[in-house]
Amino acid sequence: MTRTLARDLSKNIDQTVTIRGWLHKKRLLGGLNFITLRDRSGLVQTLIDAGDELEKLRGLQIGTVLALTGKVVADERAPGGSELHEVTVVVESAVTDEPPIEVDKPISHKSEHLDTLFENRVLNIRNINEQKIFKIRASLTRYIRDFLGQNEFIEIDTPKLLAEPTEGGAEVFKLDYFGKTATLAQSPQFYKQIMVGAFERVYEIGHSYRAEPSATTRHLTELTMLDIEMGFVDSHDEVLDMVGDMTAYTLKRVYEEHADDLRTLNAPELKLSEDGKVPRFTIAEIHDMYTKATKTDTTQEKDLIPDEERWISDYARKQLGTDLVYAVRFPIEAGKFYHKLDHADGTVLWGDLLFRGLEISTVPLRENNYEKMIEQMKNAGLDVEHEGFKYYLQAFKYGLPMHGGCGFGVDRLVQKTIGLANVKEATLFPRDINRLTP
RNA sequence: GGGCUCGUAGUGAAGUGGUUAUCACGCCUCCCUGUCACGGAGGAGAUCGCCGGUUCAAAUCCGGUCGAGCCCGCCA
Repeated sequence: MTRTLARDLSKNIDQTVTIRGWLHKKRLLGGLNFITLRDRSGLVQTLIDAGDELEKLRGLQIGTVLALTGKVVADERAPGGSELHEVTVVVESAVTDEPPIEVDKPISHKSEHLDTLFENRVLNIRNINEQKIFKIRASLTRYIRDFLGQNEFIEIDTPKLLAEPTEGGAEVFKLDYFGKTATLAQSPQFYKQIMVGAFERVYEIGHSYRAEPSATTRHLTELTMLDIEMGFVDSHDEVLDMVGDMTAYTLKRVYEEHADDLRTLNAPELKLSEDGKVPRFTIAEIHDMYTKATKTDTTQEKDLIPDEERWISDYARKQLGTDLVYAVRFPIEAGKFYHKLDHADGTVLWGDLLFRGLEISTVPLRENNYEKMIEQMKNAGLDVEHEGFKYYLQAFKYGLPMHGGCGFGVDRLVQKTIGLANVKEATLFPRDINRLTP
């Protein structure tokens, strides 16, 4: 008999159907017994009288894989308005050991319980509420791909095993590679810029690896990055607009599609500005505003401190009615050799996209002129003859248009969309400074 | 890397020097024909993270160690 899914039960009233799934809940009342089965589409309640069919379940634990064949009966007392009667039970995969956690109840996400959460991830991901997080995550990346595809961006995949670190910034992982030392990519930075020389507009959703010893609620050692690069741009604003539009589009669509799930997960209400644009403040402006408001002097900082990120986001939500805000024009000493610098202004054309108090994306404009690149690399104390720059610089030497893009933290986007306290909660199997399993 | 906090049945908690370490959920046995956090009766399950010290006596106080969490730094 063909399989019927839980969500289709009501379409088969008075028919005999077979549902297959996991034993989710037993409520044994004596002569009358309720068995709840879970499949990928939801739950089905089945009614089993005391007798041989019920005895088949004796000693079997939650999680047992069952096929239940029976007659669909409409009954307003049943959850969803219908249930299965006169059931024949087939045990497809028996579970006899008691599971370490209770799958049918909400799983604690309190910070002091996160270790238990991840230690039991294999089972708690069977919890229906827990699954909502990752269905929302899947939709976020689906709508990102949707937006970028509509705007003629080509999806690429670049290597994560690299010869040696050249980009600078984050610490990299090193590993043995047939007797040589290889490193894990901290970002697709060089490759996506190279690919501008071919496709103009490219993006990648992939893993990046950071060996920073950061123990915070916003850091992972293995993270999922959305990297975008766009050629033939005329201004930094054009890149900021594109990334802002993409983020607003994605959030709007996900809030429509997952309205119920987001409500049950206690996600904040989505606020975006009327014109769809993301407001911009310079780093200097934010330092001034924050220093005046809190009496904590941050005017000498080159980057925003975490509390400033939260403060300006709070300001944008309350005063401007938007969950998204840009912090732009970092001091020139914060820039890297591949950034477009504005020497007249003493700033680098680089913006941070903040979402509900957290930096979710960096959005810089790149230097595309070969001679200026060489000059900026020398100013940064880099060896332009280094083997690690050879292929990267070829792209510039043989013609790159002005371009810009972003490195966008997908895990952080998921975290803040739902309102999770820790980025790890938005990750199936998080990797941090002391977790490599499961 | 620095600071602070926390480790008690499978899970979540109570217990701040004194008999046999308490409760809820889960698990096992029995009763129960409309449950949906079902209800009722009974039962099993913990060398109180580990090592050492103080004390007549330590889950409780002290030191160390291991593990976890949060903030800061680094970083994105």
